[in-house]
Amino acid sequence: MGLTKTEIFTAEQNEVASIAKVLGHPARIAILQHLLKVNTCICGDLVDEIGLAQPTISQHLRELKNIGLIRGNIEGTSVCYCIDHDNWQAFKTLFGNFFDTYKPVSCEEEDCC
Amino acid sequence: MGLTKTEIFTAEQNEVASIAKVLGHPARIAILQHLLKVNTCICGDLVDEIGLAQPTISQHLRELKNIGLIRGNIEGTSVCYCIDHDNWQAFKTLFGNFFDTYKPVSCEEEDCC
DNA sequence: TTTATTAATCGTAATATTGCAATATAATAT
DNA sequence: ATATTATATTGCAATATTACGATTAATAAA
Repeated sequence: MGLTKTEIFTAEQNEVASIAKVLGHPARIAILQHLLKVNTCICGDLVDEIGLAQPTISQHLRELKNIGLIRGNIEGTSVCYCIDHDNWQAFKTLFGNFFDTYKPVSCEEEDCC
Repeated sequence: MGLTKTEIFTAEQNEVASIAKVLGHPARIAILQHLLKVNTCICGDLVDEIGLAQPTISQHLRELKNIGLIRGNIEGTSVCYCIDHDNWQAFKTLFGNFFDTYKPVSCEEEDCC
Protein backbone atom coordinates (compact mmCIF):
# COMPACT_ATOMS: atom_id res chain seq x y z
CA MET A 1 0.00 0.00 0.00
CA GLY A 2 0.98 3.67 0.07
CA LEU A 3 -0.94 3.70 -3.17
CA THR A 4 -4.16 5.70 -3.53
CA LYS A 5 -7.09 3.62 -4.86
CA THR A 6 -8.13 6.13 -7.53
CA GLU A 7 -10.35 3.59 -9.29
CA ILE A 8 -13.01 3.65 -6.57
CA PHE A 9 -13.57 7.42 -6.85
CA THR A 10 -15.34 9.60 -9.40
CA ALA A 11 -13.39 11.54 -12.03
CA GLU A 12 -14.37 14.78 -10.30
CA GLN A 13 -13.17 13.57 -6.90
CA ASN A 14 -9.84 12.52 -8.41
CA GLU A 15 -9.49 15.79 -10.31
CA VAL A 16 -10.19 18.05 -7.32
CA ALA A 17 -7.83 15.95 -5.19
CA SER A 18 -5.07 16.03 -7.82
CA ILE A 19 -5.11 19.81 -8.05
CA ALA A 20 -5.34 20.22 -4.28
CA LYS A 21 -2.42 17.85 -3.90
CA VAL A 22 -0.23 20.05 -6.10
CA LEU A 23 -1.34 23.10 -4.09
CA GLY A 24 -0.48 21.15 -0.94
CA HIS A 25 3.12 22.29 -0.66
CA PRO A 26 4.18 25.75 0.56
CA ALA A 27 6.96 25.99 -2.05
CA ARG A 28 4.42 25.61 -4.83
CA ILE A 29 2.12 28.18 -3.20
CA ALA A 30 5.14 30.52 -2.95
CA ILE A 31 5.97 29.97 -6.63
CA LEU A 32 2.39 30.75 -7.65
CA GLN A 33 2.22 33.84 -5.42
CA HIS A 34 5.47 35.14 -6.91
CA LEU A 35 4.14 34.54 -10.41
CA LEU A 36 0.87 36.27 -9.49
CA LYS A 37 2.90 39.29 -8.36
CA VAL A 38 5.44 39.61 -11.16
CA ASN A 39 3.45 37.91 -13.97
CA THR A 40 6.46 36.10 -15.43
CA CYS A 41 9.77 34.86 -14.11
CA ILE A 42 12.47 32.27 -14.70
CA CYS A 43 13.53 29.34 -12.54
CA GLY A 44 16.61 31.18 -11.23
CA ASP A 45 14.47 34.03 -9.89
CA LEU A 46 12.47 31.53 -7.84
CA VAL A 47 15.63 29.88 -6.51
CA ASP A 48 16.78 33.31 -5.22
CA GLU A 49 13.31 34.29 -4.01
CA ILE A 50 12.40 31.08 -2.20
CA GLY A 51 15.74 29.66 -1.10
CA LEU A 52 15.48 26.04 -2.14
CA ALA A 53 18.04 24.38 -4.40
CA GLN A 54 17.63 24.71 -8.16
CA PRO A 55 16.72 21.05 -8.76
CA THR A 56 14.07 21.27 -6.04
CA ILE A 57 12.47 24.37 -7.58
CA SER A 58 12.66 22.76 -11.00
CA GLN A 59 10.83 19.72 -9.66
CA HIS A 60 8.05 21.85 -8.14
CA LEU A 61 7.74 23.79 -11.40
CA ARG A 62 7.28 20.53 -13.27
CA GLU A 63 4.42 19.49 -10.99
CA LEU A 64 2.71 22.84 -11.39
CA LYS A 65 3.14 22.54 -15.16
CA ASN A 66 1.92 18.93 -15.30
CA ILE A 67 -1.36 19.79 -13.60
CA GLY A 68 -1.73 22.87 -15.85
CA LEU A 69 -1.45 25.68 -13.31
CA ILE A 70 1.52 27.26 -15.11
CA ARG A 71 3.16 27.27 -18.52
CA GLY A 72 6.78 27.61 -19.55
CA ASN A 73 8.21 29.15 -22.69
CA ILE A 74 11.82 28.65 -23.74
CA GLU A 75 13.53 32.00 -24.22
CA GLY A 76 17.12 31.57 -25.19
CA THR A 77 18.88 29.72 -22.44
CA SER A 78 16.19 30.30 -19.84
CA VAL A 79 12.54 29.27 -19.48
CA CYS A 80 9.91 31.92 -18.83
CA TYR A 81 7.08 30.75 -16.60
CA CYS A 82 3.62 32.24 -16.16
CA ILE A 83 0.16 31.36 -14.84
CA ASP A 84 -1.99 29.39 -17.29
CA HIS A 85 -4.94 31.77 -17.57
CA ASP A 86 -7.61 29.34 -18.80
CA ASN A 87 -6.81 26.55 -16.37
CA TRP A 88 -6.48 29.02 -13.51
CA GLN A 89 -10.05 30.20 -14.11
CA ALA A 90 -11.29 26.63 -14.51
CA PHE A 91 -9.65 25.50 -11.25
CA LYS A 92 -10.96 28.58 -9.48
CA THR A 93 -14.50 27.63 -10.56
CA LEU A 94 -13.97 23.99 -9.63
CA PHE A 95 -12.90 24.87 -6.08
CA GLY A 96 -15.48 27.63 -5.82
CA ASN A 97 -18.24 25.16 -6.68
CA PHE A 98 -16.85 22.62 -4.26
CA PHE A 99 -16.89 25.09 -1.37
CA ASP A 100 -20.28 26.49 -2.42
CA THR A 101 -21.89 23.05 -2.19
CA TYR A 102 -22.22 23.65 1.53
CA LYS A 103 -25.78 24.40 2.58
CA PRO A 104 -25.94 25.41 6.24
CA VAL A 105 -28.47 23.39 8.19
CA SER A 106 -31.21 25.44 9.84
CA CYS A 107 -31.63 25.23 13.61
CA GLU A 108 -34.93 23.39 13.08
CA GLU A 109 -33.32 20.46 11.24
CA GLU A 110 -31.39 17.57 12.72
CA ASP A 111 -27.72 18.31 13.32
CA CYS A 112 -25.34 16.55 15.65
CA CYS A 113 -22.72 19.26 15.96
CA MET B 1 14.97 15.14 3.30
CA GLY B 2 11.42 13.92 2.70
CA LEU B 3 10.75 16.77 5.10
CA THR B 4 9.10 20.03 4.01
CA LYS B 5 11.08 23.14 5.03
CA THR B 6 8.09 25.00 6.50
CA GLU B 7 10.33 27.53 8.27
CA ILE B 8 11.29 29.30 5.04
CA PHE B 9 7.67 30.06 4.07
CA THR B 10 5.12 32.54 5.35
CA ALA B 11 2.35 31.49 7.74
CA GLU B 12 -0.19 32.05 4.96
CA GLN B 13 1.73 29.89 2.50
CA ASN B 14 1.96 27.10 5.04
CA GLU B 15 -1.71 27.43 5.96
CA VAL B 16 -3.01 27.33 2.39
CA ALA B 17 -0.72 24.40 1.63
CA SER B 18 -1.81 22.50 4.76
CA ILE B 19 -5.48 22.75 3.89
CA ALA B 20 -4.86 21.92 0.23
CA LYS B 21 -2.81 18.90 1.31
CA VAL B 22 -5.75 17.53 3.30
CA LEU B 23 -8.01 18.13 0.29
CA GLY B 24 -5.42 16.34 -1.85
CA HIS B 25 -6.86 12.85 -1.48
CA PRO B 26 -9.98 11.60 -3.31
CA ALA B 27 -11.21 9.70 -0.23
CA ARG B 28 -11.28 12.92 1.77
CA ILE B 29 -13.07 14.73 -1.06
CA ALA B 30 -15.58 11.86 -1.15
CA ILE B 31 -16.10 12.08 2.61
CA LEU B 32 -16.72 15.83 2.40
CA GLN B 33 -19.07 15.46 -0.56
CA HIS B 34 -21.07 12.83 1.29
CA LEU B 35 -21.27 15.06 4.35
CA LEU B 36 -22.32 17.99 2.17
CA LYS B 37 -25.15 15.83 0.80
CA VAL B 38 -26.47 14.21 3.96
CA ASN B 39 -25.35 16.83 6.55
CA THR B 40 -24.34 14.30 9.17
CA CYS B 41 -23.16 10.71 9.17
CA ILE B 42 -21.14 8.19 11.14
CA CYS B 43 -17.88 6.48 10.23
CA GLY B 44 -19.61 3.22 9.28
CA ASP B 45 -21.78 4.99 6.70
CA LEU B 46 -18.64 6.25 4.99
CA VAL B 47 -17.07 2.79 5.05
CA ASP B 48 -20.13 1.45 3.20
CA GLU B 49 -20.38 4.46 0.91
CA ILE B 50 -16.71 4.72 -0.11
CA GLY B 51 -15.45 1.16 0.14
CA LEU B 52 -12.23 1.56 2.07
CA ALA B 53 -11.51 -0.31 5.30
CA GLN B 54 -12.77 1.16 8.57
CA PRO B 55 -9.31 2.09 9.92
CA THR B 56 -8.52 3.86 6.64
CA ILE B 57 -11.71 5.94 6.77
CA SER B 58 -11.08 6.67 10.43
CA GLN B 59 -7.60 7.93 9.56
CA HIS B 60 -8.94 10.23 6.82
CA LEU B 61 -11.60 11.53 9.22
CA ARG B 62 -8.91 12.37 11.75
CA GLU B 63 -7.00 14.44 9.18
CA LEU B 64 -10.14 16.31 8.17
CA LYS B 65 -10.88 16.94 11.85
CA ASN B 66 -7.31 18.02 12.66
CA ILE B 67 -7.33 20.71 9.99
CA GLY B 68 -10.81 21.80 11.11
CA LEU B 69 -12.89 20.93 8.06
CA ILE B 70 -15.21 18.64 10.06
CA ARG B 71 -16.28 18.01 13.62
CA GLY B 72 -17.24 14.82 15.42
CA ASN B 73 -19.70 14.35 18.26
CA ILE B 74 -19.88 11.15 20.28
CA GLU B 75 -23.42 9.76 20.26
CA GLY B 76 -23.63 6.55 22.18
CA THR B 77 -21.38 4.01 20.54
CA SER B 78 -20.99 5.95 17.30
CA VAL B 79 -19.50 9.31 16.35
CA CYS B 80 -21.57 11.78 14.36
CA TYR B 81 -19.55 13.84 11.90
CA CYS B 82 -20.49 17.09 10.18
CA ILE B 83 -18.92 20.01 8.32
CA ASP B 84 -17.43 22.70 10.57
CA HIS B 85 -19.43 25.68 9.37
CA ASP B 86 -17.14 28.50 10.50
CA ASN B 87 -13.91 26.95 9.24
CA TRP B 88 -15.57 25.92 5.99
CA GLN B 89 -16.46 29.54 5.29
CA ALA B 90 -13.00 30.72 6.34
CA PHE B 91 -11.25 28.19 4.08
CA LYS B 92 -13.60 29.06 1.23
CA THR B 93 -12.58 32.72 1.58
CA LEU B 94 -8.89 31.82 1.88
CA PHE B 95 -8.94 29.83 -1.36
CA GLY B 96 -11.22 32.33 -3.06
CA ASN B 97 -8.76 35.13 -2.27
CA PHE B 98 -5.85 33.01 -3.44
CA PHE B 99 -7.46 32.34 -6.81
CA ASP B 100 -8.69 35.92 -7.12
CA THR B 101 -5.15 37.27 -6.77
CA TYR B 102 -4.73 36.56 -10.48
CA LYS B 103 -4.80 39.72 -12.57
CA PRO B 104 -4.78 38.85 -16.30
CA VAL B 105 -2.03 40.69 -18.16
CA SER B 106 -3.30 42.91 -20.98
CA CYS B 107 -2.08 42.25 -24.53
CA GLU B 108 -0.11 45.50 -24.38
CA GLU B 109 2.06 44.39 -21.45
CA GLU B 110 4.99 42.00 -21.50
CA ASP B 111 4.03 38.35 -21.29
CA CYS B 112 6.06 35.35 -22.29
CA CYS B 113 3.26 32.84 -22.67
C1' DT C 1 -22.15 -9.44 33.52
C1' DT C 2 -21.70 -10.90 29.04
C1' DT C 3 -22.13 -9.68 24.28
C1' DA C 4 -22.69 -6.77 20.40
C1' DT C 5 -21.70 -2.51 18.07
C1' DT C 6 -18.87 1.24 16.70
C1' DA C 7 -14.82 3.70 16.23
C1' DA C 8 -9.97 4.67 17.40
C1' DT C 9 -5.28 3.13 17.72
C1' DC C 10 -1.19 0.23 16.79
C1' DG C 11 1.86 -2.00 13.84
C1' DT C 12 3.45 -2.74 9.41
C1' DA C 13 4.20 -3.21 4.29
C1' DA C 14 4.16 -0.78 0.02
C1' DT C 15 4.63 3.35 -2.15
C1' DA C 16 5.21 8.46 -2.60
C1' DT C 17 7.37 12.84 -1.59
C1' DT C 18 10.96 16.10 -0.47
C1' DG C 19 15.37 17.92 -1.10
C1' DC C 20 19.86 18.08 -2.93
C1' DA C 21 24.55 16.84 -5.11
C1' DA C 22 26.12 15.48 -9.34
C1' DT C 23 25.47 15.39 -13.97
C1' DA C 24 23.36 16.20 -18.45
C1' DT C 25 21.31 19.17 -21.89
C1' DA C 26 20.65 23.14 -24.65
C1' DA C 27 21.18 27.76 -26.15
C1' DT C 28 24.09 31.79 -26.29
C1' DA C 29 28.41 34.37 -26.20
C1' DT C 30 33.31 34.73 -26.96
C1' DA D 1 35.21 25.39 -31.12
C1' DT D 2 34.89 26.60 -26.29
C1' DA D 3 33.14 28.68 -22.38
C1' DT D 4 29.16 30.38 -20.09
C1' DT D 5 24.49 30.45 -18.51
C1' DA D 6 20.14 28.37 -17.27
C1' DT D 7 17.44 24.53 -16.59
C1' DA D 8 16.31 19.62 -16.49
C1' DT D 9 17.32 14.95 -15.11
C1' DT D 10 19.27 11.26 -12.33
C1' DG D 11 20.17 8.98 -8.19
C1' DC D 12 19.69 8.72 -3.52
C1' DA D 13 18.70 9.30 1.56
C1' DA D 14 15.28 10.72 4.83
C1' DT D 15 10.71 11.07 5.76
C1' DA D 16 5.66 10.89 4.88
C1' DT D 17 1.48 8.73 3.20
C1' DT D 18 -1.79 5.11 2.21
C1' DA D 19 -4.12 1.07 3.37
C1' DC D 20 -5.39 -2.61 6.27
C1' DG D 21 -5.31 -6.57 9.83
C1' DA D 22 -5.33 -6.99 14.63
C1' DT D 23 -6.37 -5.04 18.76
C1' DT D 24 -8.33 -1.90 22.08
C1' DA D 25 -11.78 1.14 24.26
C1' DA D 26 -16.22 2.61 25.21
C1' DT D 27 -21.05 2.46 25.12
C1' DA D 28 -25.44 -0.14 24.55
C1' DA D 29 -28.27 -4.19 24.69
C1' DA D 30 -29.29 -8.85 26.40
